[in-house]
Parts: sequence; C-alpha cells; structure tokens
Amino acid sequence: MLKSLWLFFIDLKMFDFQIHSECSNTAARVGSFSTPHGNLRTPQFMPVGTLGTVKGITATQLKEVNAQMILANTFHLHIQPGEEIVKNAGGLHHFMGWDQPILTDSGGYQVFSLSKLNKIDDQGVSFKNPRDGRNIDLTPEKAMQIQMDLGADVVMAFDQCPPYPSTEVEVENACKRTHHWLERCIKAHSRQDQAIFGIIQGGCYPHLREESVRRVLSFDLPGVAIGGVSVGEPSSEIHKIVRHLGPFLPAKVPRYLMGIGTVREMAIAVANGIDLFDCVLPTRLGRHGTALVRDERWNLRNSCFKNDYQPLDTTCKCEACLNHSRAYLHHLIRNDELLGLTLLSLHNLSHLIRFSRAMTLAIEDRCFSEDFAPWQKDSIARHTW
RNA sequence: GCGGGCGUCGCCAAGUGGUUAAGGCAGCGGCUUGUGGCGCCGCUAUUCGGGGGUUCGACUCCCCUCGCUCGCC
Repeated sequence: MLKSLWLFFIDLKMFDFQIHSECSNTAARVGSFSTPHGNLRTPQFMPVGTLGTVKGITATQLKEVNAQMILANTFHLHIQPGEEIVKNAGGLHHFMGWDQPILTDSGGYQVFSLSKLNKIDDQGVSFKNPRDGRNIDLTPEKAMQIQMDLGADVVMAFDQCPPYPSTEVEVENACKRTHHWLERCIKAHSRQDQAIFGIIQGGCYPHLREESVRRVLSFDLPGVAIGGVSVGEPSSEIHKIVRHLGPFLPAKVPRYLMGIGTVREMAIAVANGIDLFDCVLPTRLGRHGTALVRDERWNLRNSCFKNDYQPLDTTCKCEACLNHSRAYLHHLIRNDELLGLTLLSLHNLSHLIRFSRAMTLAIEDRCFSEDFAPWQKDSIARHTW
C-alpha cells in the first residue's frame, strides 16, 4: 500500500501534465509535460533522431532552434549499435550527448515499413534484419526491454501499424493485436522513471478508431498517441481522424499525433487538442534540398536561387537564415556539400518549432482559430508568426 | 607532303541503308508526413561537323570541304 502510494507520488512528480491555457472556440491548448530530463512545452514538434542523432545536426544546434524533446527509434538502435552498447554508455542521453527529454518509438512502424517480414502472429513479429539478413524476433516484452535499456523519458507501446489502404478486417485485426500487445507492454514495463504511451490504431475506419481509443484509454496511461496515420493516406483522412478522435481524448494527458509534420496538419491537429508531433519531413526535405518557408516548399536546387543573395527567410533566426544567403545554400546543395543538408535541415526544424511556439502564443493571446494560418494576411494569428 | 582513324545534345556514348536517333552525366522542374544522406517521376537533338551526290529511303554508301588524331617522310 505504502509502496504503491510512493510510486504514485513519483509518477505524478515525474510525468505531470498541466494545462496552462485553452482556446475558447477550439480544443487547442497550451500545456507543459514534466519528465526526468526537464519540462516539455506543448504544443511541440519533436525532431526525429532515429539512430540517436538528428541527421547532420548537433545537440548544440538542436538547442539553438529550441528543440525540447527528440524522438529516437527502438528498431534502428536495436539493430545498431544494439541496446547493450547504449545501456553501458549510461543510457541514450549520455550516449548521444542530449540532456533534454527523449521519446523512443517502439519500432512497430519500422517492422512493417522497412523490413521483410517473415511472420506475424499474436506472439510478436519475426523479420529479417535489413542490414545483414539475420532473423530478429520482436515481441511486446522485447520492445519494452529494449526501450528500458535505451532509457528514454517516454516509451511507446509496441503496435501493429497497418498500411494504407487496408481492408476493414485487416485494420480490425491490427487493432485487436495492438490492444493485446499494449496490455503486455504495460506488464513488461517496469521503469518508474519512464512514461509509457499507448497507441490508438483503426486506420480510416471511424468506428474502429472509437473502439481503439476506448481500449487504449482504459489503461489510464500518462500519455496517448494517435498512430497509423501518415502511412500513405490523403491528408484529408488525417484531418478526419484527428477531428473524430479529438473529443474522445482525455484532457489530463499529452496527446501525441505520430508522424505528422506539415504546418497545415499541425494547425488542424492542435485545433483538435493535439499536443505533440514528430516527423521526418523537415530533415528529409532538408537533405533533399528543400526549405520550408511560410507554407511553401522551396527547392534550393532551383536555378532561380543562383543569384539570390537574400537570407532564406528574413523572419527566421536560425543559423542558416542568420548567416547565409539563398545563393550560398543553392551552391552548397548543388554541389552535394554536407553543410547544405545540415543548414536546410536546421532551418526546417527551426521553422516547425517556431510554428509550435506561434501556436502557443496564439492560444495564450486568444487568437487561435480552427484555421490557424498565420502566413495568410487576413489571419488573426499573423502577429505571432 | 603521303597514308590510316574519328567527327551523333554542354560532356561521354549506342546506332554501319528502312517507319518517331538508345543510354549515362550535366541541365530544367516535380515528389518526399512514427527517416536508408536511399530514392522515385517528368522534360531536355525534327537531327547526326559543313556542302553536294547515289537511292523509293542515308547518321549509315560516294565525292568535295573543314576540324581533331595516329603513323611515316
């Protein structure tokens, strides 16, 4: 009794989510989520650092663009260097030199998207390591053990993420499996200094989403995520899912929309009560030579930037915009210079994090609306962006 | 000076008589949403150094010419 009380106390202290401000006419809210490695202000965008590094970006640079939490990936870190190495290094924070919050994805998505699956059943999945072809078994228990060894602040339940399109029966089966696995994940997870988030599945089928959210919420976890989006469906489907699920999500915990990272999707999600995002898009676009400017994408390879000596985005204070011209970035990208990839990735991260901050300010200033589009001249939220 | 070889897109390069002249690089654009710096998709030579000729038909054969290149004197 005493012990459970004490654990409850620790739980509260380590993972307290507080709402600071709410929008009057939407579900948008400003909050903070405490973790053993510091507080996370929400709404917030998390850079993705699959292998324990946001590709091409240093921890110092991440802090300069005000990144607060990053996502690392169980699947990739398990394959290389292996959780033992990370554990022996003192955990992922020490290993990668990042002293702020970290979330680890369970690897469920990668198992289904990246590897050649051999077998999937209620027990778990068996797949070929895409690196060396060796067989790897992953179960909810194993995924939890790996994540406990990695030592992130937030760990994700091991889920089955069905592709798009999938039949109703396929999605329903994936949901059932995800719910059973969630129960096993919770049983297997024993680190009190880590929060575990459950994942809602259900594809584009509203009644399956509803059933999933009910099942996941029944475990009363410190956070909840909407999974199974950004798997190839049109963005209008993402909007529908977010709008449909919003009213079902509990107010007291952070709500995380997995894999989303465009300003439009983020704005609509925040309007429906989402607090957290992660996405590979800003860094992947950066590596492919594309910069996010306002709500546009600029391909810096394009010859129109050859003689353009203006900063990329005059409203941005990132290293790329502060110190360099479009012409220089164009030159770097054209010549496959690593620095170009770094600078554009950095700018794109800065852009989405700045956008998170703009939404926060707009909610606090009570000028957030369903269609939060501060890049538009007639937007009431324009002054925050 | 004599003899041989070669000239096809900015670069490399298929094609040696038959309908719309491969491909690669470069160039011009596009795609990218719980990450392989991976990659994918369009567009880019009405014309084969130039000029004549043979032929129903010529990048392909013949002649002249220009340019490059190798060998011999």
